[in-house]
Parts: sequence; C-alpha cells; structure tokens
Amino acid sequence: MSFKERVLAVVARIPAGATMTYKEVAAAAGNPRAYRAVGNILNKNYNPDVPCHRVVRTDGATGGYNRGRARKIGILKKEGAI
DNA sequence: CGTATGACGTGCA
DNA sequence: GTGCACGCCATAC
Repeated sequence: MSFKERVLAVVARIPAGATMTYKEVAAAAGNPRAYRAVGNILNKNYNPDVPCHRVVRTDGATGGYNRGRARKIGILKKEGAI
C-alpha cells in the first residue's frame, strides 16, 4: 500500500457534507508533511470512488478539481459543506 | 538513480 | 488584505 493508495482510501472515507484539508488527509495517510504529494496524487488520479472535491485547502479555499473548480464548489454547496 | 512536476503551506514585504 | 518567494513530500519519466 503506497502513500498514494492510503490517500485515496482516506479521501474515500470522507462522509458527504464534510470537508478535509490536504494537511488532514496527509496526516491520516501517515505523513502530515506530504500534503504536497496528496494534491499531486489526487490530480493524477481520476478515481470516481474518491470524492476529491471534499478535500479543501487549509485556508478554506476549495483548491482545484480535475473537472473544474466551479463544479467542485457546486457539489460542496449541494452537499451542505459550504 | 536523478530530475522535473504539482489540486499546498507558511512567512515576509 | 494582497502578492511574492521559499520549502516540502511523493509520483512519474
């Protein structure tokens, strides 16, 4: 299980309506300092089972999304995360 | 093995 | 409050 797999698993565990920061996800994956790699991994990974839109930045910004940030914001708004 | 890349974070001007 | 520069880790080539 590589760090990548762990990150994906952690993100998949995030419940609807909840949001986690890259730092939190990295910490849950086992490396609080690897938040940089977390974003990189999610970017390369287009897994539908991984709701990457629930992962936001520490300062509250939505960050980015493989299908467009606007889409991500819309989903969060719809789920009540916003 | 070494280099390049990236959905980030923090500090300072 | 905004903008710029540096540092950080894992993955891919």
